[in-house]
Amino acid sequence: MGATKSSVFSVKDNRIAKIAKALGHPARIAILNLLANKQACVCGDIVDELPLSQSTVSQHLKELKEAGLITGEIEGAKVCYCIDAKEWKAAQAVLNQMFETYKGGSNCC
Amino acid sequence: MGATKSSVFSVKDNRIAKIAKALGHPARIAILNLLANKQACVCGDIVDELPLSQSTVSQHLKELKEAGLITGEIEGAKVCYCIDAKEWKAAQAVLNQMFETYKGGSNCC
DNA sequence: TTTTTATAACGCAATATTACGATGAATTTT
DNA sequence: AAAATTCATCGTAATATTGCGTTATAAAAA
Repeated sequence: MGATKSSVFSVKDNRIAKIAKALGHPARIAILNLLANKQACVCGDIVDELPLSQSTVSQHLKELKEAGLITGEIEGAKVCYCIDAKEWKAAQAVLNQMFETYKGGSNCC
Repeated sequence: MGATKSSVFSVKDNRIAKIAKALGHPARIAILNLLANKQACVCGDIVDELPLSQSTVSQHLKELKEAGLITGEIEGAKVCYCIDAKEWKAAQAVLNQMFETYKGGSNCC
């Protein structure tokens, strides 16, 4: 095997996992930090800021885009990446909701 | 390659990524839901609840444990898994902090 | 038009992950 | 003590991810 049995879990669990997975690499966290803090939503500047090759950065951007967390708009020869505000908040909400299902009761061990 | 260049990123980014990575699989989300909702903090019951083999579930539990999100106490022949309340809240806080660095300004595209 | 710049896409190599059956160690149960 | 339970670990197979060099494409600059 090696492939995740997605179909066996709930849509919600898959959604949460998908978002978390996209956040599960330090390079992508670094990229999101740049996009979040930067006044501009850079693009190739990201490559300059990170110690990774252009192709590697491009791939991480692709994954963030596929997870819906960012968007990329073509501007001439450049591409402008931005955090997708709507999806960003939705992701935060979904994760928080997950965390909140645990009402730290001492119902345990 | 194939190995993540962890040393190249900040401790914080690595920490966020580690937590997110642990949450990046639907089976682990399902397990956490069980632990969060369940009155008891089950163990082998998890295997009964999920359509995965015992060894696979055991491995997911191991990863959640390594990420610090849960603890496992041996109780005779059984093992009792629980959400680690402290780490759980810390994880939530770290992720929220990450999300909050983006002040949805329309500084973009 | 040629050249430069900016990105995406392709393909490869190294690792990592997912999943499972089988085995093993500890613990109850009989 | 023998058998059954409970769980971790090992080994293996399939697939995914990470990272990079290289190539392809498109726009801007010369």
